[in-house]
Formats: sequence, structure tokens, C-alpha cells
Amino acid sequence: MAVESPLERERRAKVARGRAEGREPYPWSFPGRVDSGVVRAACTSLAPGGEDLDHPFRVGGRLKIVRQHGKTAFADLEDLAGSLQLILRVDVLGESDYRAWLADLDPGDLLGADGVPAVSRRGEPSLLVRRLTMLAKAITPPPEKFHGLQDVEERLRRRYVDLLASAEVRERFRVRSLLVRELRQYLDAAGFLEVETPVLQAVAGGAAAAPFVTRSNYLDRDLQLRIAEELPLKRLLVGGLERVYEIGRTFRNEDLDSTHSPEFTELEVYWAYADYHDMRRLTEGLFDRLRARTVELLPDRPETVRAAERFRPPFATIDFVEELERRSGIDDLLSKSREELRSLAWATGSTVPENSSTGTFLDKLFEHYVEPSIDRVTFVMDFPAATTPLAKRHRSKPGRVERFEVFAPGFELANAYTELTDPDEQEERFRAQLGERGDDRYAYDADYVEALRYGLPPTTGIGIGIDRLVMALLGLSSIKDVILFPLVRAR
RNA sequence: GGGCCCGUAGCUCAGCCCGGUAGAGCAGGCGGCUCUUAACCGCAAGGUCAGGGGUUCGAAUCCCCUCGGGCCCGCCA
Repeated sequence: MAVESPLERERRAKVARGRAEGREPYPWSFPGRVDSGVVRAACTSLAPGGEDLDHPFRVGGRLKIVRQHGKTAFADLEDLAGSLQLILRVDVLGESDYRAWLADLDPGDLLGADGVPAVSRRGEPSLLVRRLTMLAKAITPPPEKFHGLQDVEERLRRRYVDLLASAEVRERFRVRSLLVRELRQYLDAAGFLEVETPVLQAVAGGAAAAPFVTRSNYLDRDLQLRIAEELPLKRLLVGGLERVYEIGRTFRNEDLDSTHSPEFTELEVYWAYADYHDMRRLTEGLFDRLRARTVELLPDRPETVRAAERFRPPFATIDFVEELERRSGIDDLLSKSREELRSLAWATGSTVPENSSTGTFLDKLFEHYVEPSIDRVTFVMDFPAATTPLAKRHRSKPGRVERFEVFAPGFELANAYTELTDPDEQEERFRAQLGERGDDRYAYDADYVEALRYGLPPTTGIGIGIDRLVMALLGLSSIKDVILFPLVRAR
């Protein structure tokens, strides 16, 4: 246990004093509480200096600050609905209670109050308090009242302090939750079934990324945490579930930076008897819906509204190959050999390893020549076949697959395919990928190929990074701003 | 992996360049005040200057190492 500071000693003394005087500082419950907005609403009919003695209310929340004036004191109590001023008066509470409470109250205490709506002479909606109840005495003082908690490290390590000190941070995470709810409602209404597939897998597949490895004592073998949701979900379409989605944590054993987190929340949607054009329309509808919801939730934040409005259709569209050729001046990109592409990629200053795949070099070129120019939400269409083994070849463009990605300025938001359904071609593509990369990071999932042999309907699928989507909608630049407890080093 | 920056009271920050008794505001303590909104006035208190080592008569300050964090670059289809 940490060494007790003088401030904490003072507060423990107040705990003991409360108990000695019959005021339990950590009670069991506090029934009948309304949120602060109810009291503020009840104040609207009152004139300054007015009180509504006939309609008592009970509120509870965190004490932010106390302003004492001898025989009257004002205290700001904050709950999720906002802040409410409490008026404490010696002539209402009685001399001894008034003195005892003011001696024992500290910023940060969780406090209950019974009283009546009242508007102060200066016009502030308030609760004129008849009775106070300590709900939880705070031993550790909260951050400074005006500046709040500034230390970035502390804000991440102790997110609860960040939250209790900042209504803005509370609001941000509340909005994230409501946006995810909206997303579920949209997909549910479109006939999609929410499912849950395994996080623990023998071999993590569906993407190329380093997995986290753990161990099952029961099976006496290593297991990996999933790096994508894709392969189990498509198996469900083989099984006839037709339209499924999963929102879940996905893990990649890689670096954390402003757009990457080792654990992140991913939405994947799979839709049988539909192709990537259908998926594009579904995605545009989803973006528009989330845009509207964001603006509805945060109408008074101009920067957020501006960020969200970028998600209003129609969206910019570019062709991967045409745009890359136009911006780089490279001709006939698709006929270049792996060695040629490697030289071109290295010429941009990239240091990707020599044995990287053709797809990797193409991605590097796109990243260098095209991504910096993306200044709005943009659909990038029809990637070269070498960039993914899971998409179906393009029905009319040779050397391409039916794949689109959605980019927001600065990062990728989503990745969608018309899914490859031919089992023999899938097997070949997996093997080609293995052979080309020369490493075992892209696992060959034999059971998935086996599943395709039973027949996967024509299908489209998409993966959307929820953390990044929330970032983009709210106009935030760091993924840590939308993850409650980002990974931090043990201290 | 490379570069730059940061770590001082519970919190927000000065002090560091140019070495010489560790400062302020908020919060907390004591006293005053019946309408404040970061209330106000007075008094007293509060420190592992991230940790370790070095230079020096003397280190928060200069040097080295370590830990933690931030930003940029690289890597991660």
C-alpha cells in the first residue's frame, strides 16, 4: 500500500469522525435518486431566489467544489447528467449539522442530497438541501479543479481518474458506446445475425499479423489469439446462416501507435448472395447513419460535427491501380515482376524486407504515392490480386480482385471483398502466399478449404476497425483517445 | 529499431541555459464571511526534484546509465 499522504490522513480522520457521529461513510444503497437534470428542469419555473417547497428530490453524485460563505455554502455536485449546485444553509440544516458537514466534506466525495428545487438569487438552478448523506468518502483527492488531469500517462494508466475529472472524456466514451449500439441496430434491421466466434484458435488466420500465443493446460498445447474474425464467420455462411456479423476484440502482436493497438475492436460482416457492390452500399448507409447519430449526440462541438459530416455520401472513389500509376508515373504496374516492384518500393525510401511479397511492395507504393493525398473519406477500388489471397478475382479487370478499402485521411478504416468461394483456387492462393513469403506467418487453414468444398454461396464481407471509425467520426487523432484502457507497460 | 522532447508537493506549473537554503496557484489544516460560480480575505503547514551513478567544496540544475511517457520516422500485406 502506498504511503499515506497528509491529505489522506485528514480524510481518514473524517471517515472516523463520521462513523463516531453515526454517519456511515460507505453505505449500502441510496434509493430514490433522480439525476441532476430532473432538478434543473424543476427549477425552470422558479424566479431567482425562489424555492419549490412541495416537490422534494434526492440526488447523488460526486462533489466537485464547495464555496463557503459563513452561514451559507454552495457546492457543485456532478453526475452523468451534468452538474447541479447544492445550497447548504445553516437555517435549513441546523447549526450543528451544518458545521459538521462543512468540516467533513471534500472535493471528490460521493455525496447524496435531499432537498427542494431552488434558484439562487444570482439565477443558478440549485437544490436547497435539507439533508446530506455521504455515499463514499474519497480518501485520495481528485485532480486540480480547473486544469484537471493533464499528465497523459496518468490519464491512460488511471482512466477512472481521467473520467471522474473530465465530463468531456466521460461524454466521449458514452458516445462511443451509443455509436456501437447504433451500428448494431443498423445491421440487425438489415437482417444480420450477431454471432460470436472463437478468440482462442489453434492457428490464427484471416490476416497476416503476428499473433499472441497462449496455452491450454487441458489440451496441452499452444493456442493463438485471433488476428481476424473472417474465417470462422465464412464457415457460418457455408452452414447456411446467410447474414452474420461479429463485433469483437481482435489481437495483433505488434506495435502500439496513434492508429494501432495490439487489441482492437473489429466489426466483420458477411453477406451471402451479395457482392462487394452490395457491401459498398451497405457500408455507405452505415456511415451515413453513424454520421447522423454523431451529430445528434454532439451538436455543440463544431470540430466533431465537421469530422462526422465527412461521412455523408456520396464518397470519393479511386481505382487502386489507375490512381497509383497516375500519382507515381509508373506505367503498366500489373505486369511488373516482384523484383521490379521491390526496386520501386525501395526507391520511395521504404525499408521493407527483400523477401516481402509482391502485395507488400504494391501496398508500400500505394502508401507512399496515394495515401498522403487522401483528404476525405475515400473508397479505393479493385486491388491487384497479389494483395490478398481471400478475395475473388475481378469479373472484368485482369490481374485484380474485387476488393475495396475505405480510407479516412491518415488511416485505413475498412477492407471488403467479394469473397473467394472456389475451394481449389483458395488452396492454390494460400500455397502461393506461403511460397512467396517464405515464412509461416500466413497459416494455411486446411479446414477452411475443406469448408469451401461444401459450398460457400457467392458472398461479400467487410472488416471495419471500430476504434478507428469512432476516431474518424469524432475527429480524434489518437486511438488511445477511444480505448478506455489502452495497453501500457507494467510499472 | 532511429531521432527529438518530457518526468519537481495530491493536482497544475515555475526554477534547469548561467551549479550556491526547493517556489507559486489549486486542493487540504486553522480563523473570518448568508448568493457564490476557478468565490474572497488572513495565518500556518505540505518535497524520494522518476531511479542509480559520476563531476564538484556544493547538483533539481552539468555528464553517463536505467525506468516510464509523448511526438516524429522506420517496421507491422
